[in-house]
Amino acid sequence: MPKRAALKDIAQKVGVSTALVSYVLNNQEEEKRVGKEIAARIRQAAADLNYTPNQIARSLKTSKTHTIGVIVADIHYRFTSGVTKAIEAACQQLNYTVIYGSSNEDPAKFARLVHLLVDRQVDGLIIVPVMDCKKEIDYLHRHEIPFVLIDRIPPNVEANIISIDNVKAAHRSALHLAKTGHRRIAFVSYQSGLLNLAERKNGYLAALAEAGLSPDPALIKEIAGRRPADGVTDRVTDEVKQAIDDLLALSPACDSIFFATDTLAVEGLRHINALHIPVPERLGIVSFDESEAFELFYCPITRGRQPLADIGRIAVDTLIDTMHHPTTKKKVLLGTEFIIGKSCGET
Amino acid sequence: MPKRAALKDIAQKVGVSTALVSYVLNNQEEEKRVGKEIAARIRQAAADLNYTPNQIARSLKTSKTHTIGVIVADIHYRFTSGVTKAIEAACQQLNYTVIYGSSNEDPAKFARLVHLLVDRQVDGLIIVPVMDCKKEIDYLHRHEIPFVLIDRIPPNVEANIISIDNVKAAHRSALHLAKTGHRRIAFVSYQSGLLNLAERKNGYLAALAEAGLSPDPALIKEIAGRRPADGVTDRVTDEVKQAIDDLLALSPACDSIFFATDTLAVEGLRHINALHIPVPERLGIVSFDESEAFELFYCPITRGRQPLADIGRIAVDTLIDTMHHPTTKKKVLLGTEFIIGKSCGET
DNA sequence: TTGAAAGCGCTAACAG
DNA sequence: CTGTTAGCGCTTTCAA
Repeated sequence: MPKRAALKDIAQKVGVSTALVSYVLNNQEEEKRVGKEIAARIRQAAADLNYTPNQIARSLKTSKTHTIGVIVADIHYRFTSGVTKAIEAACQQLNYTVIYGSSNEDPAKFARLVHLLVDRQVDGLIIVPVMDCKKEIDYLHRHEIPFVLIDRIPPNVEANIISIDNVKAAHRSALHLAKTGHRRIAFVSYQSGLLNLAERKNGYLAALAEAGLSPDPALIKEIAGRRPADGVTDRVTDEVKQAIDDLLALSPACDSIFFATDTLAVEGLRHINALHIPVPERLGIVSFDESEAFELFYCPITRGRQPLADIGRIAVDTLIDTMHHPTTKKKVLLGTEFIIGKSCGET
Repeated sequence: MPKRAALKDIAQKVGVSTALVSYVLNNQEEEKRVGKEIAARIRQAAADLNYTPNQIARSLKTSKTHTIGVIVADIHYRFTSGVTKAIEAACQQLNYTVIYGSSNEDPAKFARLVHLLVDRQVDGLIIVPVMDCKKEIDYLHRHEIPFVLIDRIPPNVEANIISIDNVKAAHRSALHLAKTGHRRIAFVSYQSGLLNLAERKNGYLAALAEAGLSPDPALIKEIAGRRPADGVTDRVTDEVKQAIDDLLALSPACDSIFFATDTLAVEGLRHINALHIPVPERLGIVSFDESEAFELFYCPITRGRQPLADIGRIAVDTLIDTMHHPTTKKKVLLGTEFIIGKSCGET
């Protein structure tokens, strides 16, 4: 096939300079007062030659790529697919291209991604932070690259953050268990340096207090390490099993579990199923987030749902805003929906 | 922060020309016989200045972006996350960046994405085709842009294709139902112009024949239209419900269902659950692909599993190969794993 | 061994 | 209103 047409070719064909062509094709004919008739001829020639601008040349000149980078934790999370879908939709409208990368919860991979994307000169970043990412956050600040963090709140950083109100959501979940008659409510979470899970624990504790239940350290299980990459889920799986076994052996008996994340709930329910523990009769269950499995479980799981589409959309809005006003520092906390299933013995 | 260092800055600092710097930093010092000592000084200066090459300038010059485009159908499919994870891993090793886009099964969006990615000058494409994508495929051929199709096989196209052996996999699934004592085996699929589902139907029919069962058109349900974008799943959901109601009303009774895709199975099981139809006692179930829900269902679903990681990895290999040998036309059919659960009354 | 210089395709300041 | 021109940062040919 013939080489791609360039501005020069159009200019030649019409018999004008490349400058005029550039003006017209960038719709600056008004400001630059390009002749009406010539503008039309330029457009015609562009169409004839099937012209499409060379984005790379344009980027080199303007040092804008019209591309944003997105770093997610793991593409298998429901959170990821929900949010990225919204990000993609929003960016398409704004004519931005998106480049993704997954950290797989690995700080080293995360750091590599940040540098890769900055190297590719993305105009901005939407990031799900991992643990120990302070260095990269600082790097972005130093280089004045606009970014917004979503989902998780790392300690001690100043940044645009879009997240949910974890305290409130967790409070609602735990309180629901109390209201459905549960007294020995367990909390199963990950150990983590990120604030989200700490906030969820706070919400849980607040709900206990409000319901007049006293907290019991034995009811709080914090799994070490996040679900590791691909297939190597065994360690977490084993720890979840152990945690549930421990809880079931407690006396006075644990009568319900609040899972702090969907992945933990899925792992946990698998084990609970294998043990033939009836839900909700023997064990009430509440989870965070969504999973296809929650609805198909013999007893639909009651859960708090994050507004994933909103998070994605607002993240893009905020990023674009920051790109224009670099000093913006927004912290948006969104509300969650509470989906009542039957896993707490609801009537 | 200070402006980014460029080749020129290094050249200036060391007191040589940019050409030398370029050679050294691209490890061509051997061929270009650059002086050892000077090479060392150049590297040192590069490190001092924190030099990172400007990929955009490089791309403009070489017209290679070291980027590949991936067009998936829907990020919510298990297929998508499984395959993209492998693609990303493979590309990272090869130092390629990946740009994703979702067609959401919409031919118009698909076409837009192809052009967007070509505009961005990706070096190659990995594509999950949608219906009616012949025009874009031709476009890629005409422009000599390397690409490989995965998952689905559009009719009448010449291209690199990585897929599974659908006939064989479906045959195995349906035969399993026959072997576990089912005689009235239904096949629930989508209507589609793509060959995959046609092949799955062929496999199903072949299994019936092998088991001495006569095919019954009433047992074959083909849902119109794929699951549409975001939330608007109602039409498909309704049709699946209707299909299952119809099957259950049949006489002689339908005793089992083979779902041609995981999404259909999830929809179907939801309805079967709501109707309190016991699996496998009243209805044996086999599905294709994976879902978190299949393991958590009270009765683990027997299913064929696609080698998602292999598909992704081989797609990248094939693409790279094609980029070097544009005439390559590979058609790779991979085998599937068959996971035996309890949903067919297995003992 | 090294350097000078010509672009890749586009934008935008400046000059007519 | 329209044209000229100087780069953006890099690769690579050609000459020294």
